[in-house]
Amino acid sequence: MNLKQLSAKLQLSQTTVSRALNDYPEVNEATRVRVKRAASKFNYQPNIRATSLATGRAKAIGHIIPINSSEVFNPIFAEFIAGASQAYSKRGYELLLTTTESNTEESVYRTIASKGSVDGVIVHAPRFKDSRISLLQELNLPFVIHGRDYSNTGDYSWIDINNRQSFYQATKLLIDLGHTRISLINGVETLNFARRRLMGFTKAMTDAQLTLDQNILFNGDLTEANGYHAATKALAFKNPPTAFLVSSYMSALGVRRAIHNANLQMGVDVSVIIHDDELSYFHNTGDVPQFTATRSSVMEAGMLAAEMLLSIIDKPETAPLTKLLEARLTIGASTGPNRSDT
Amino acid sequence: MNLKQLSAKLQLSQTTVSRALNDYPEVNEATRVRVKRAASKFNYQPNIRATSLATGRAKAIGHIIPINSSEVFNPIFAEFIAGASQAYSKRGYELLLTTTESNTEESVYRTIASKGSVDGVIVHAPRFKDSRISLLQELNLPFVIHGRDYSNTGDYSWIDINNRQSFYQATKLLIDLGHTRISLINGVETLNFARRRLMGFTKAMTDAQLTLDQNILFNGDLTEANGYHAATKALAFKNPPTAFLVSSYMSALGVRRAIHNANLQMGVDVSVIIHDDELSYFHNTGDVPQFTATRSSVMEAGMLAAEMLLSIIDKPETAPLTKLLEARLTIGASTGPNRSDT
DNA sequence: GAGGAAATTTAAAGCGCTTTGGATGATTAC
DNA sequence: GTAATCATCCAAAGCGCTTTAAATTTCCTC
Repeated sequence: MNLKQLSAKLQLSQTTVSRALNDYPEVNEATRVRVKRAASKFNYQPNIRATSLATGRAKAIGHIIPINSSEVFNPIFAEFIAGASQAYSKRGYELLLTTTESNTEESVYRTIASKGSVDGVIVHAPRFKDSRISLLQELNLPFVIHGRDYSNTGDYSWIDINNRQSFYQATKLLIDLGHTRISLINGVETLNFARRRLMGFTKAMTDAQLTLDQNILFNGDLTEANGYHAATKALAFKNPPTAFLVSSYMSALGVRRAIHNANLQMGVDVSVIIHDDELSYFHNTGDVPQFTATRSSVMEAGMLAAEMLLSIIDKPETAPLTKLLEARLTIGASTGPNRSDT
Repeated sequence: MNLKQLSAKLQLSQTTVSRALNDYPEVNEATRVRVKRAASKFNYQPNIRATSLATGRAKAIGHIIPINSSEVFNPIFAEFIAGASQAYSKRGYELLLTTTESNTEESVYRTIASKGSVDGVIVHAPRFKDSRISLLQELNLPFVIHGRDYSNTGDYSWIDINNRQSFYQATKLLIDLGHTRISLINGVETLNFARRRLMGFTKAMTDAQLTLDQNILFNGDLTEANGYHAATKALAFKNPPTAFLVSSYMSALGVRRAIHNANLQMGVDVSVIIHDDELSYFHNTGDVPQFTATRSSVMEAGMLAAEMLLSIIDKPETAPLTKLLEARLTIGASTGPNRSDT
């Protein structure tokens, strides 16, 4: 059923039917009711391709997921996208998902822009100095970044958590518990969030006049395996850390495994604080959660990011919008006072 | 830059330019070269909405992800989709992602069909008796199911792993190792894969004349937390299981936690076999992998499913296509002979 | 070198929608 | 009673592409 057929059935022009359905004022209320009733009776849905061709708006948002050979598909992206998706459906937008390897990234953005398949994009996993920002500005495609560029605080919209502050607080808690040798198991170092977390960590350490030991600072994809390897290596030192600060629940599961393998008890012999993105499959819940954590729902961030982007598309003059989310520090079972002799 | 402008620049008709770009035969080779060169020079990309309006093909595939209040976003879906996405980009298709709660599911499918936003869909997480199959047949929308309907083996395309066989083999291995009390930690029972795995498990048990204890058969979302709770409960029985068969790596991490908490050693006191979807964030690798597992890459399944669907769209007469993937049983460190007295 | 076939190109219609620029009555104002 | 105003409705153009039908050019053949 298309517009033409529907309007034939109603003995009305396409114009009137279209206007009735889109709530334009210049149509009699009685006919509007009649039209809407017929539309739902015949389950008429305007063809979105035709609509978007006529209006020039794609009614779709693009998410371009970077995929390295190593980091394949981060569950954190997935959850963020699930959040965004809900915001889109509410507003009648579609979500276009593209994966890309880093070497083809720029051309993917260019293609998407010139094909006109989306009205805007969400940028995932911003790097230290991210060329995508200027690219998108050049392409004149509205966007919101999940995270920020580290070097460029300029004119663009973003949503981010306060990584620095969270990791500062978490580190300070560990220090207050008497820990002095703290291992940081962080994300890939080129990523912006990892830099900011390192900054918060470093600040707390130097504030307390503790020195950093590069040997127990780790960077890598936030997988279980990487967490395990890093923690195993750290614990094997003659002077092992008494505490770990871990950038994700997933790598923390690997850290937990390493601690158990070393015949140590988490929360007693070794303390652990994680950043908890509140992934639905790895949620750190319970009266006393397993891990002490800085928490922030990445799904909610996805929803907010989507809403921001849609509002920018509606009213470009309001851009840039920014939003900084604070993580909540929650005490769980994985932290305790330093019991080592040192 | 659009077709009109491009053809004006080339002093050719839109027809010829369009044909040149789409490799139609009725255009002089020299002009084709000239056109293509100009197209790439001006970075011309046909507007996909216009193209699809003209051709009647959306050049997009829909993935509709069911989201319960409990199960939010399964990393397995994510990885499957990442695989599919690669197949789509190769063929110039877009991937449309929609999330839906189960109560609005049917209307989401209907809407997608009548809006004409996609040429086909992939159906995720088929249930025991899944109404989506007949719905999609009625809507005349090509589809491929990741999994199968349990009750309906009829006329539709699917790709699935041999769940029954895998779990039969895994169970048999445990039995051969002397285990008689085996706990099954499975997915949500309405889902087809969980049924089939249960069947394989049951067959191996009854073949060996062992009785099933309903108290140590668990169903639920395949989260870490659920794995932990199930295993903790099972191990608390007066007569605890000596082995676990676990439907995912993620819940197995919870099982591992429960085993440690009970002061038992995995692979020595308690054996564990998992099904490993080879998720990139939770890959069970190494010379001797942590877990003994039945393995099958869900990302590869996504890629294959996508290719199947595209081929069905190209040549509808070849449907239905089906593909059964065998999982590989790999011995890891989590299994050993039964050492209990029973 | 004329006739016909083959190769190459083009004009124009059409995909399903929105939107501009009228039309057509009905209503109001004087 | 006529002009001006409103409320409704409609015909037709246009979004950017593909494709049909037709025109033009080139190439053979004898």
